[in-house]
Amino acid sequence: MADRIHITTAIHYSNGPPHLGHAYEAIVADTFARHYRRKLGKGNVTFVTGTDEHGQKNRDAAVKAGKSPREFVDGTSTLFKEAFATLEISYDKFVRTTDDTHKKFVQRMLTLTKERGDIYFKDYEGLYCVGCERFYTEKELLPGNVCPVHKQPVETVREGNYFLKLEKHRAAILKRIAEQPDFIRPERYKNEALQMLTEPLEDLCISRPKSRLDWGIELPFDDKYVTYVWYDAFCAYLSELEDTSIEALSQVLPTTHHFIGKDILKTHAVYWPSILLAAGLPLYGHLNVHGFLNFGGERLSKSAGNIVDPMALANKYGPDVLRYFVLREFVYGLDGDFTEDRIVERYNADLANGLGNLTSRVLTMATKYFGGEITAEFPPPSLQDTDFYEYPGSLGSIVDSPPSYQAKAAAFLECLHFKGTLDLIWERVGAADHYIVVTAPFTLAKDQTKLPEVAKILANLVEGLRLIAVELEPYMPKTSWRILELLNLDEATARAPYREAIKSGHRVKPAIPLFPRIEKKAPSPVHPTAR
RNA sequence: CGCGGGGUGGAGCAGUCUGGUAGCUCGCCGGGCUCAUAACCCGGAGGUCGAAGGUUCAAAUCCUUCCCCCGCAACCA
Repeated sequence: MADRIHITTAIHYSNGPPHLGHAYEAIVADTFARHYRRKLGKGNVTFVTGTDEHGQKNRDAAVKAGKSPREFVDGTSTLFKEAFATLEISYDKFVRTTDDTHKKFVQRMLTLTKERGDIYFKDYEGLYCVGCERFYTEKELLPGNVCPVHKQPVETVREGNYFLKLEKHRAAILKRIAEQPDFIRPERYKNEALQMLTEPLEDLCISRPKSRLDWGIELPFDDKYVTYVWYDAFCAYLSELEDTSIEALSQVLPTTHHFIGKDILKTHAVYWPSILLAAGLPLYGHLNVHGFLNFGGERLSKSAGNIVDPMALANKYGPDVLRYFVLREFVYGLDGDFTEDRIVERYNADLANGLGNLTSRVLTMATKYFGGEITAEFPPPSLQDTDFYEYPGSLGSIVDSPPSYQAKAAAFLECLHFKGTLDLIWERVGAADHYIVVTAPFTLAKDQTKLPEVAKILANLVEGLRLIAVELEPYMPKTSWRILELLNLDEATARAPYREAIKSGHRVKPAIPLFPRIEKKAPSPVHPTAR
């Protein structure tokens, strides 16, 4: 199997500041990346994100803001970097498509592809709206060939452009989808992609004449044109890797996981594979497609004024809370409905009352009864019915041994079922709470002779808490680390196998509230324009 | 007949591919506990899984038809 992995988010179009959807995608990809860094080692994971800075829309947005395109995209890309820093997005490379390295790579790809014969020039005649600065197909226009935006008749314009052959690659893409069932996932999107590939494809126009648009990367073989933004943007997935030789890319691509939203399925399921094949490169490994996050049942949109600022949420509740919420609440691939009330609900139920409270009660007992010291022989030789993980009967569904629990958690994550892993982890939180009630160390502690037993129970709980924290790391890195800190474990021992991290004589720290409960009072909305 | 997604206890959602006692969170009712962040544990009420028909020993799950809601409709981020 692949011993390395390359992960990307979409390269975010930078005509506006990041919103919750961008944050969601980044969080998902980051969680995935963090998991694989643990599994394969840091050096074997590359995680790329960035901003897509060329193209008409960016130029328009710049003009509107009264700035030069360059100034404008500098601003937006900074906003993205700041947001990702706040959200603990651990990317290795942040590619800006205006970077020099990137430009050179795009031009290399174009030259290579042209030499291989898949790019050609032709005159194109189409219906062009001057107001929109774009071509329309007849189907898009109102009766009488009138532009739906400007309500003006469009003109027939003849323009020469460069095209990429698509149809010749369609069969290869279909074959790949057929041979690798999880090539595009979840399955609903695979089916949709198949639908897109049932009919012959029209070639893709990959150039824009500078007379119409000059904000882009110049074609290496014709200085009167710039490169179509999408072609440009796709290349960002690879352009700033350490080694971008054909040989290296041929190794990297099959291990590549792209994370994208469902809105750009077509470009990634049809155009991008064609671009790769046309350049003589192998296809990527997986296309992971997520749904949209709606707000109060409505699609997030600028016009509706309900754009949710992820920074405000992260600052208000903490980055891990936002990460936790989107990963636990939403099923990957489906649309989700987002409201701040739901965050507060989840926060109180799972984080304050669940994980935070568990941490408190365990550490408080350890402090109160033993001054924080783990006095039990650890690992306990045979705890039998007082063992947290092997406690029989009354723990009900909690029957997994730690190795199987960890394997399951990993399996869920690897098939993008993030919610599944978190459900699993919180099952352990519940099991620990139950264990405390059943074993009642607080009662036993009143009897001096029972203290050794209390010590065992606490040792088990501390170990359980440690496993919870470790498994949580990809999802809530900061929280994981805070708990391990409280358990007084350094990075090396924190991840030791079951029962090998904590020794007799180890001291844990006194409890502090990790997630103070949020009282019912309606929190002030962080999105001022939303109702 | 454009394509796709959805309709599951009061609310929000899993489960449907690989049929086999309907599950989670919140809320509600009753009990327990006191280590803990007025938290935690146990028990309970509440659903003919949008409708109808079919396949099957067995259907939320497979098939058919219908109703309702929502996105997307192709160089659009």
